[in-house]
Amino acid sequence: MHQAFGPQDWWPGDSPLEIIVGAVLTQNTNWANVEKAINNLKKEKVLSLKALKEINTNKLAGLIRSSGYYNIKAKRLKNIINFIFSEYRGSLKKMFSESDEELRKKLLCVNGIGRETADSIMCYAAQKKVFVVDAYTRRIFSRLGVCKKDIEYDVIQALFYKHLKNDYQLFNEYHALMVNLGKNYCKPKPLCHNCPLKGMLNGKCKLT
DNA sequence: CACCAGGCAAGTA
DNA sequence: TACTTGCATGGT
Repeated sequence: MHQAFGPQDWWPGDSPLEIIVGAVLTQNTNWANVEKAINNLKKEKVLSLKALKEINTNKLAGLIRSSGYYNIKAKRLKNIINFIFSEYRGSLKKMFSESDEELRKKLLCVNGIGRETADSIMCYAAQKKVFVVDAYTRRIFSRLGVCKKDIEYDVIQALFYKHLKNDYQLFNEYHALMVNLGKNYCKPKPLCHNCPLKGMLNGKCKLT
């Protein structure tokens, strides 16, 4: 994938907070719609811990409208912001200095933060050695015949931890590359458009 | 028009 | 545990 697509330089976001916000907004949502929402937050000067803590939830929902599920996502953003203040006095630095296990456990207790969102925050905002699993990961590896398509999150994640070197850059890049591959060449309805990996997988691309 | 997008929680059995 | 449903916009 790296040979075909090159380095991905993830996450697309200028700050840890922007990455956290993006991780919530992109839940089951196209990234292009998320970017519009994030641009609105920037334009309104509300992409900061303090401003997000103070903004009215309905007003926030209006600003993130383009990302879909805006009412529920506005609440979820409030939940994670409140968590950062109540648990870490509003310091991301404190939050990121928690141990991996503690932080993941606590994030999963926040309503609206599930495993993928928690792991995305851990890997891409906190730069911890965490491998993110998403719908593309399951689709790609089940099409390759490695696992069933509805394999549980923690089970497929364990496969990566078992078989990959425990390396931050590798985890970071591997997930980003799978999103690229999935988006462009491994759709739900198999459609073959010249996947660049053709010929690399023992001569056969089984992804489409 | 149908389908899809970097999920999650809450309800039911 | 194993389903099912609601949440919603915007691009193809």
